[in-house]
Amino acid sequence: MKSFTFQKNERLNGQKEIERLFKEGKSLFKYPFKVYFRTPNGLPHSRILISVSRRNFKNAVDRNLIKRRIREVYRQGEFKASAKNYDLACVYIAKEIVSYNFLAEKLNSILDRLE
RNA sequence: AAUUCGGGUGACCUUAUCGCUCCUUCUUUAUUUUAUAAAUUCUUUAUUUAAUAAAAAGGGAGAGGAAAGUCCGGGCAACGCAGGGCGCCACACCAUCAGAAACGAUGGGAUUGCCUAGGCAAGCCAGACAGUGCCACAGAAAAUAUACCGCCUGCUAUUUCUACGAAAUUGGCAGGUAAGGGUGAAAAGGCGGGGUAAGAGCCCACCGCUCCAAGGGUAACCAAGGAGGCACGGUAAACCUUGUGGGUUGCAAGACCAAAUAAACUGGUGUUUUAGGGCUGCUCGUCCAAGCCAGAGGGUAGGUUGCUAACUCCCUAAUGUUUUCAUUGGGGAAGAUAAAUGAUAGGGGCCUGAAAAGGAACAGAACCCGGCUUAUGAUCCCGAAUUUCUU
Repeated sequence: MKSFTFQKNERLNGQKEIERLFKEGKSLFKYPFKVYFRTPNGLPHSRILISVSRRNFKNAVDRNLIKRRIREVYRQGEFKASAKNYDLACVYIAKEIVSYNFLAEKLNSILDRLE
């Protein structure tokens, strides 16, 4: 049974964890994302962090919309269901808001390359 | 009627699927705990009480009028504080109203700007005879005025003539002059007349200015009228002076719990095998002590709390009352933390359009409340301007 939940422990938080990911992790770039990843993270599941730069989107409303869409794509995607233990940081690079379907296609193709 | 501008109003509804945060009900599990009973011997088991955590299921709630800017004020918190002085910061026309308070609201006055000339708009509206400073460039001169050009007078040189004199041209020297030119943001009251060698408030009229002031107004302030020939540049967002007010820092405040690690501390150990050193050359003893074990304290990561209460708002009932409004009772109003309040797909209303189709602003709580400022599509209301039509 596939689970679409997105619990608190599936989010990456804590200053040390994040610093370690950006310092030691590898990165992949594919428009409109830059993904940092690190494995294994010592947990039975993956964790993710979503970042949208304030430089590109001045209004908090726009940043919230993009973060919510990315989160939905991740939540419903195949990657989360597969029992991998990656730490991910998904940084949104583009300077305009793109549709949900476009986001879904791109993000899933990136996550496929991780395997 | 249309368009534009200004002010207010306003802040779409709904279905399905999958999710997030908080609260709550119930069930199960785990841990701790209360009581009882039994076995056994000082623990175990069973039932039971309560608490906490996790999981499953059901129910409920879940962004704004500005949540924004962080410009004011207050609550709250920590630190500081006998009293006084200096300094620093903020504010500065008047009245009324509301308020816990403030730079709030309404109306008025003065100033400045604009034009249809009696309205509209604006805000760094205490003081420039308390003092010190500054005023670029240009210009002769920028504040105890000043003479570049010009104007006028005298002397002198020169020229001409009707020749011991007169007139004129061009120079020089001495003096008068702020009318005119030119510079500038600003040139020492303006403009007209008289006057004068030429000029000058030197004199006069009008305007302005200064002083006095009937009277009006709660007040700011306005002001009939009178007097004075006139002394007075700007800058206080330069320092400064006067008056009033102000402790400092903000929830990343503060309180509590508390891994790992390092150093210091306390206790033990420190041996017939286990460092090393002092008393002492050796042995014993004793003291110090590396190391090891345990502990306590402060406290980092992390977590809990502060935290959603009310001087607020909405709904509702009762009483008083002229609708308004006031008082009291009841109910309701997010609480996240690398930060939830959503994503996707459809349907319906609204606007544009013949239809197809397209459009819907500004914008996301971060301790709370009040005010201010700024942003804002459609609808509706009010006001102003312009254009067109009708009468």
